[in-house]
Amino acid sequence: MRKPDLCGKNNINNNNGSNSNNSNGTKLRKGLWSPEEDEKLMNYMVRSNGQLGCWSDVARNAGLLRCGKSCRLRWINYLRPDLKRGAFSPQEEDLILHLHSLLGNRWSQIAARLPGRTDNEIKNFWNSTIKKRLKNTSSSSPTPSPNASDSSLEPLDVMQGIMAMQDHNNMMAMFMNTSSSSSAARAIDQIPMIGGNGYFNVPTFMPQVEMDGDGCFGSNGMFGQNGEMFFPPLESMALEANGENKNIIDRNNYNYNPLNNISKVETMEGFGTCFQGEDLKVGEWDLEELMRDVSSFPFLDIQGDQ
DNA sequence: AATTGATGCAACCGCCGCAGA
DNA sequence: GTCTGCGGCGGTTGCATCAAT
Repeated sequence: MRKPDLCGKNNINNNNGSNSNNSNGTKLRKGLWSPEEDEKLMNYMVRSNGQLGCWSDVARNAGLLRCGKSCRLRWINYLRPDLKRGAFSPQEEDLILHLHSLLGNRWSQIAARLPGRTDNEIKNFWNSTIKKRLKNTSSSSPTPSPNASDSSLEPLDVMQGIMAMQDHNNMMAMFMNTSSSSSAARAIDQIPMIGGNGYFNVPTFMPQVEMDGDGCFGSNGMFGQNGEMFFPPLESMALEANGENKNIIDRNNYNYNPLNNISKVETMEGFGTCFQGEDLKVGEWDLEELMRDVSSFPFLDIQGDQ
């Protein structure tokens, strides 16, 4: 027996202002979250220790009169312990610009490269600060961007001094010649992320692993025995410690799984070999080309100890 | 002090893809 | 094969705050 979709279009009562009904006929709250609701959700997430079930269950079990979707959003965008607060650093701004020139409005993919930042946060930042700034500075450049969905903007022009046009065009050509699910798209997933200190680095919780014949972790990345570069899954990288964060939840006892984006640190054991999987190899297209471009950022030290 | 416009941010909406019944 | 629940995503909206007048 399926549960009704309380948040989506199937919920006929979800458009009546500030409340909608759940399957029990009780009103579901909408709008801003109260501190009490935040506390309930946070407490439940801590108590559940990763055994959450679906978000609808989270809402119900936490005693919240919210739909699961709302709980998920609140957790991801506000309550998540690894969130970074405060203004974007210049390095982060540059990286957002760069990634947006590559990915367009794929905010979630951009956010995946900025630990502690959410897609919503980056989207808002782009739509307010950067968009406005670009409009003020790009009036002299008519060249359209091949990837940016907002035609009123000119990311490529903004990227002057950040990336070489030729390299960028080469990369875009590679993009245009591949399907969305192609290796190129996967390769974009391998773009290194900026660390909390503004440099690409290995998460602080990641154990130092000696070269074991299959690969190793360097201080600036991970390299296979043949020099391939590997990067950890995004959800793992997102746990990178941020010195500014005074987390409520002890990272060592908390989960970061596909459901709640937190997985036990213990799952990082054996990291040295688990990144040898086919899914993470990007050698079939010109990774070197891509990385040369990305590494043009002065704050992205991804050269490693090759 | 009151009003108005701009801005930033949190949250919602609608759509899509996936997986299970 | 179809239907439905669910998670995820990008676009959009609504509201609180702030600055200018």
